[in-house]
Amino acid sequence: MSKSTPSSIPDPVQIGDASRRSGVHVETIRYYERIGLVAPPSRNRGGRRLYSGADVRRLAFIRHCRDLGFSLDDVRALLDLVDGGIRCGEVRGIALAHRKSIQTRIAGLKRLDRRLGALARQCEGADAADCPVIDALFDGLP
Amino acid sequence: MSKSTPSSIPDPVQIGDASRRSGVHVETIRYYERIGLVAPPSRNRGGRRLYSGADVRRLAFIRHCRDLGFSLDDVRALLDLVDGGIRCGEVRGIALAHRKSIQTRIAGLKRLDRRLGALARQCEGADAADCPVIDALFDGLP
DNA sequence: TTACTATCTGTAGCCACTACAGGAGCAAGC
DNA sequence: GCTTGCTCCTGTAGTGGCTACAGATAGTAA
Repeated sequence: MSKSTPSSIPDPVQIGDASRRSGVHVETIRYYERIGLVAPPSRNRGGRRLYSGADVRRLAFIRHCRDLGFSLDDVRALLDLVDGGIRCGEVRGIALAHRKSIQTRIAGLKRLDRRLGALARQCEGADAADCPVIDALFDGLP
Repeated sequence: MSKSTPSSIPDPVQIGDASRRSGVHVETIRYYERIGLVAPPSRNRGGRRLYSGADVRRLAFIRHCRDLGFSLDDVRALLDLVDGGIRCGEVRGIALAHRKSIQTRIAGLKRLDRRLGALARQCEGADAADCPVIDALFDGLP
């Protein structure tokens, strides 16, 4: 919007700009570089990191993966596919496996919720020293 | 079973027995001691930890709390209530707050699940190089 | 005595960041 | 040129809740 050049991204940006554009925190970008999830970018004369439009897009990709709950290992696999030639079936496999693990977690949390609900219902009105919730926690029921 | 004493728990047990009886791993018991969640137990002449029946019950209490997903901070608060006089209302408050946070997590995971489902549906049958899932991850939709 | 198990201490690793300390680059204003 | 103030740099340590390991010691049975 501020330039007359067709692209809206001034190509090499420093880390702060890359962070704002991609939605990945500055420290997190450096962390991703440290663990090898993104390649070390070029630097200017002063030693500051310079990110191309493609770099920023890659960071945004990672961000969107993380928003969907993918692990960094999953992200790594997806980036490998992006770089080495996308095979839609493999992408689908990663996504479905992830979805399954989320569904498993939902089921586990729902079980917990039901157990907690049952616990809380036991102490309706009671404000005595004898607490059924504490008793249940000692005895491990059910 | 091995003794003729009426109680089934031979009172001071070493950490391995305490672990088996409470369901808390040996290393975890030592960890709880290190962070001050349980008090340092007595020791025998050789320097080995000795746990009373009450200690073991306390460990089982912690285990049951963890099974229900309570944080160690919550467990600490519950143990404080156990020690300082149980007020059922406070116990209920901790349990309900925990339940609420679980419900929030369930809602978040369900949103993720729906988004992943929508993503996966986009690549029905497609095994081409152009993968709608990857595209969506780059673009951050929806 | 030897072998074996259980336990001891202390430290490092897991995930995915986040936070800080102490220093340096860089542009604008005086 | 100098200062101010912002951004950035590196390196390290902390988060939760364990888990795993190394190397030493205790205790028991053959």
